[in-house]
Amino acid sequence: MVDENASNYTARKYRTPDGAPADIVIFTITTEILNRATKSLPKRELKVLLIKRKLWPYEGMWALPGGFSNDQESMYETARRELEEETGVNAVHMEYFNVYSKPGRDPRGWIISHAFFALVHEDYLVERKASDDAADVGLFTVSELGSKGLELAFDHQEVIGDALEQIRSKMLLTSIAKEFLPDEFTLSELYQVVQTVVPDFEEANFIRKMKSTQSRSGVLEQVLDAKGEPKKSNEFSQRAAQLYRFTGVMPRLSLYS
Amino acid sequence: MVDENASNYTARKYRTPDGAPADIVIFTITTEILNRATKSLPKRELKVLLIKRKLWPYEGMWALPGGFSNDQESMYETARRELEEETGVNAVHMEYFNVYSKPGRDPRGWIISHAFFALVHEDYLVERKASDDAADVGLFTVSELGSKGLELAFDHQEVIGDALEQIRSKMLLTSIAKEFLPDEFTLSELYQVVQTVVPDFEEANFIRKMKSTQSRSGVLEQVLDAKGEPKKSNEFSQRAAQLYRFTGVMPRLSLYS
DNA sequence: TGAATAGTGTCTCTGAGACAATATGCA
DNA sequence: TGCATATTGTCTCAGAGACACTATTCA
Repeated sequence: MVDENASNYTARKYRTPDGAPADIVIFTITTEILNRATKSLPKRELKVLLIKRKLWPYEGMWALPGGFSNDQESMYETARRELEEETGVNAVHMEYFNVYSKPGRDPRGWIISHAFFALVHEDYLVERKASDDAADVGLFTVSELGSKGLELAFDHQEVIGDALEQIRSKMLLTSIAKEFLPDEFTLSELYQVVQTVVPDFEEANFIRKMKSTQSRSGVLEQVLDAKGEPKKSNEFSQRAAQLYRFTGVMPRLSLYS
Repeated sequence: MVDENASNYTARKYRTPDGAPADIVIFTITTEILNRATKSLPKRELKVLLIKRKLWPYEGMWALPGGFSNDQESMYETARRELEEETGVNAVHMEYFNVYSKPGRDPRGWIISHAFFALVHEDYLVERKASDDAADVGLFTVSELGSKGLELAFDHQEVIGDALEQIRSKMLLTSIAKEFLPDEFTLSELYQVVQTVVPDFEEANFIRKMKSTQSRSGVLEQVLDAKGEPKKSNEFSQRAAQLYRFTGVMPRLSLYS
């Protein structure tokens, strides 16, 4: 209650919240090179970063990273700050997606939590894991965290479930797949990333469909090398595969067209 | 700070928020019957309900309806309560979409606002307008509220802009069009509603495309009458038009399929 | 040679897109 | 009769879907 014009303002005598934190669901995709007879695509898994709580409440349990907002920053800035503290990186994709405010959700009092999700390349998290208190940081697969899995602090199980729903939807409707890929990638890599996030996504003629530029309205483009020739990679295969990149063009999908 | 297990918990000595309100962007589509030579489609306009503030701050200015949450309810329940107070109805579509927390956004202090949008059929709002303090309730077209239009209290201009973006996206990706339509409607009505919300949506062969049930995967279905014959309406036209309804089926749209 | 990925060939059928033409029924 | 909406006819061409087939490279 700061403003000078507030002179006539009758202060509310109601209870006010005890805190407004931001919690962050940090997703990453781990890639594990397989030792096969010939070069092959890596094994990919979608994981969530959790930290082990050191304090009451839920001491010793796994929880989402997060922290309280202060009156000098927006909730988005709070989340950015916490994300940077946790991962050391700032320039990653992060979005707000929901608020959690059910009475009793936090034993410390009336605490309204604002949930974000972030998409981080695994390279950034490797450093974090290697730092001092590595035992208190964990990467968990989505299946480990399902309804029958590990029990989490607060309502964080629900939060992660909602976050998953969000990124599954966005994976198919936007180009967030690029957050998990290098700038240039093969269509098999892209297909693998989409399937890692949305397991029941299947598309028999995926490569062919993505190549027919006419229909895809230019979401992807072929990468050319310095000589203007199509640039290829044989990182994951014997036969070299064409490299692609996202153009930034986003078609407007619609039920009605 | 209520819980008994809090015995060891060191109370935070930081400032806490001064309030957590829910604000609601109530959209409706007004329909105006035109007096043409023959029966014709009505004129439709997308409007937002605002109320004139009676108290400091921003006294006398137009603002979104809303109010403070208390510690006995979730933010969603707060919004439902406010929506019912404002419109008298409860069973309408309402969704949470964003949080507004920029420092200084409210002269009363540190106040974090949670924004919802609701889609209400105009019939419900007619009653509200006809009630006692009608002068303090207004329906404004989206263009009146653009960046050059009426100045609103708080950051409500920005909130409405974000809400618009949301419902434009959802209008094309989900079946929220049904919130503005009767249970049974003609394809021209549907097309008009979509265009009212998303002005640059155009689809030359709209009717034909919607009829080809094979591709639309059954989002819509023809309404049949008691005898099993296709049910038609001539409310807006000389030649009777087939009635349709939403089935509830929602195809999964994707960039990659 | 076989493993593992990266494609192409070929076929059928549906739908998109454009636009003209016709249907309906009432003021 | 002409208006205003609703619908069908008629093209052509692109893409979807299925599945078999070929290409590439290396251990």
